[in-house]
Amino acid sequence: MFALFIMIEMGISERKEREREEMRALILEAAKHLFLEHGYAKTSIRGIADRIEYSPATIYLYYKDKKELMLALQVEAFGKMNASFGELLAIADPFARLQRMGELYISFALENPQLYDLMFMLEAPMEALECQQDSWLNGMQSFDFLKQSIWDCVEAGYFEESADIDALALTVWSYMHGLVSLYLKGRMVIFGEDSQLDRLRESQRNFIDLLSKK
Amino acid sequence: MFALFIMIEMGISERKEREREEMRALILEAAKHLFLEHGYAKTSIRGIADRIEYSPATIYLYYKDKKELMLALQVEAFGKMNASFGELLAIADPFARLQRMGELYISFALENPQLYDLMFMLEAPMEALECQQDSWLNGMQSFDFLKQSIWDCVEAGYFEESADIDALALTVWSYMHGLVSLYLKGRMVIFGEDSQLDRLRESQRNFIDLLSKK
DNA sequence: TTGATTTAATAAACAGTGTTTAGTATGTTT
DNA sequence: AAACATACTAAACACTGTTTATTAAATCAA
Repeated sequence: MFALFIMIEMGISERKEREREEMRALILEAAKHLFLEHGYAKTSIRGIADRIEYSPATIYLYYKDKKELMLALQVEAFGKMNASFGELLAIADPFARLQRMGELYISFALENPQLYDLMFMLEAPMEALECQQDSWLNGMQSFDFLKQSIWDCVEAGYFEESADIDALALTVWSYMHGLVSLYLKGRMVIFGEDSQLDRLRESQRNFIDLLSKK
Repeated sequence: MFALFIMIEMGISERKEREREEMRALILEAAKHLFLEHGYAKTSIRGIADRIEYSPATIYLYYKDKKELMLALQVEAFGKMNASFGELLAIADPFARLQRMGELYISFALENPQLYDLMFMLEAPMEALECQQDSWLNGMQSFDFLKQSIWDCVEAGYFEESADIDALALTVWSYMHGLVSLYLKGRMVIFGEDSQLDRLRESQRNFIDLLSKK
C-alpha cells in the first residue's frame, strides 16, 4: 500500500522529469537549428518559440535566459569537437598526432564556424557559466589531451626536456585559434579575396616547421 | 561682383561642410566614449544621441547606420595602434624590433580591449567596409611593417633565406591574436582565475624561443 | 525685403528584441 | 468533488536600430 503510493508518486514525477528533459531537448534542437543558420545575434527567443509552436515565455520555464540556452549549445559543441578528435587515439607517434590534431582543429572550425564562435569567441555563454564552470573545464578536456600529446613529444625527444608543457600547449592553441579566428572574422582580406585559404594552409605548414625544427 | 557672388557661395558651402564634419566628430566622440565604457552591443544610437543632446534620427543624417559609425571608430583605433608602434623605428636590430612589436601589440590589446574587439573580432565594422575596403588595408599598414621586419630578420640571418615572409608574418600575427583574444574572451580560465596573465607572458617568451631557435 | 526653396532637426511610428507578470486552463492530489 | 500544483500563454515592459512625415530655420532668387 505504502509501496504502491510511492511507486505512483515516483512514476509521475519521473515522467514529469522525463517530459521536462524532452522539452529542454526540443527547445535546444530548435535553437541549434536557427543558431547554425544565422548565428547567435540573429537567433531570437521568438524565433525558437515559433519553430516549436510554443509561446516565447515557455522557453523561460526551461532555460534561465538566452545566455544559458547558448551555454547548453556550447556544451554540445564541445562534445562534437571532442568526438572529432577520437581518431587521434590511434596515432602512436606523438608529433604526428599533434600535427593531425591541428588539422582536425582547423577543419572543425572552418566546417562549424557558428559552433566555433560559441566555444571560443562569444561572451554570452561564458557569462552564463558563473559558478558552474565545470562544463567549461569538461569541454576543454581536449586541451588536456593537447598537453598530454606535447608531453609525449618531449618523452619521444621531439622537444627539449626543459620545455614548459603548459606554456607550449597555450602557444600551440593560441596560434591555431588566432589563425582560424582571423580567417572566420574576415581579417585575412589583406591577402585578397580568393587566396585566403591557401595562405592559411601555408601558415599552418610554417608553424609545423617552427615546432619541429627545434 | 561675380567674384563676390562666388565667394559668398563658396563661403557658405565650405562652412556647411565644416559644420558637417564637426557634427560627425561630435557624434563619433560620444560614440567612442560610450563604446569604450560598454562595448559595441551595449552602445545604443539613443545613448549616443542623448549624450550630445540630439534626437536619434539626427545621427542617421551623418552616418548611414551603426555599422558605419563603428567603422569610423575602427579607423581611429587603427590610427592609435599604428602610433603606438612609432618607437619601433628607433630599433635597429630587426629581431629585437620584432620582439618589441609583439610586446606593444599585446599591451595595446590588453589596454584597449574594446578597440581590439572592433579591429579584429567584431563583424559589424567589416560588413560596413563593403566596397571601400581601402580603410582596412590602410589600417593594416602595421602588417606591412611586420613583414618588413621579418624581411630584415632574414637579411640579418635570423631566419632562413628560404623563409616565406607572408606565411611567417601571418603565423606571428595569428599567434599574437590568438593569445590575446583567448585572454580577452575569458577562455584562459582553465589556468585559474589569477594566473592567466602570467601564463600569457610565459607563452609569449615561449614563442620568442620558437622563433629564435631556428 | 519678400517669397520660394533647400536644409537640418525631430517627434512619432515601425518592426523588432529579451524578459516578466498576471491569468487561465489542465493535471494531480487529498 | 474540492483543493492544489503545474504548464502554458497573452499581454505588457523596456529596450533596440531605423524610417517617415513634419516643422522650423537657413539660404537663395526676385
